[in-house]
Amino acid sequence: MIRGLRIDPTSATPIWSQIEDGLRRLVSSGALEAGAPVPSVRELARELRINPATVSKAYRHLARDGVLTVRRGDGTYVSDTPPEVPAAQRREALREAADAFAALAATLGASEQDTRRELERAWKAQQTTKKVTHE
Amino acid sequence: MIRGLRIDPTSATPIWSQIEDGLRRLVSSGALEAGAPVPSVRELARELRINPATVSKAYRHLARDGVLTVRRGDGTYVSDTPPEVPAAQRREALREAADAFAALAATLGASEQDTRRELERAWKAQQTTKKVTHE
DNA sequence: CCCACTGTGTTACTACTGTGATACACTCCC
DNA sequence: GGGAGTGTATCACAGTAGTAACACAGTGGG
Repeated sequence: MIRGLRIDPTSATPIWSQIEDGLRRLVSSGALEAGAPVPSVRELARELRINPATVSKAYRHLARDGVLTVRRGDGTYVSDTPPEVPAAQRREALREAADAFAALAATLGASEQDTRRELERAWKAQQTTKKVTHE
Repeated sequence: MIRGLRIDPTSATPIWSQIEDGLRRLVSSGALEAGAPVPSVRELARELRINPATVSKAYRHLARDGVLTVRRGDGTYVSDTPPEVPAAQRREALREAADAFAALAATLGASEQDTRRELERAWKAQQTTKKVTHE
């Protein structure tokens, strides 16, 4: 249902944290517009094969940060005015992600050329999935 | 002391897991040679402002996987023959990392050019840090 | 020689957190 | 008002990490 939200249940990172990160990205990227409904805790829980309470925890975290608006008994929605991430902070996030990716690639023994090529492939693959909006 | 091992105590990812990942990379990248001693649990714990038992847990995990050799009462060392990761698996890991990086960059609103440039910068920065081996 | 000392990793014990199953509370709509 | 949807609280169990005490290996002074 919700596109671009991938969870790794084997990861040591808590599931609720993965959900929080993923949803935060979807909102800040505009994939989820202001006021748009997000999946119900049960629906997302069923889709990800996890527990509703776990999804609820992620939603509560995001609500506390003003990203989502939880209406008990009704549903959960993207806030009307989701907090903007400052450009400097986004730049920093990109920087850190690039550092991490480069470090990983290097330890995997990949050359700079390999790494760059892999990034290009990933970028293209992403563009194509963007157009396919159904599951 | 040990270079290139960064821990984020605020991350939801368990500390022992962060240590494990970091050390695994340092070994597979050659930054820590076979047979080389790694910091004692107390030393690394003090350095990272965490608990010796937490470091011990990471060491035990790595010992179970043949990356480290623990000699109780003596110390912990990189295995004489650290396990090699199959090429196919490394390629898959690189692929997944590239996907994740591209996805993050896109949601941050970065252009492909920005992303590529950031990767180049990160790659260069990494090469330089490699030469600085002291604390 | 041997035993205390110092360094090593490890094991309870504890408090807290993550996750699942279940039951509860709220809102909408017919 | 009842039913079907929503989010949430409660309980149980496993995992994380801190504190403190434990067990092992090497070393040096008696």
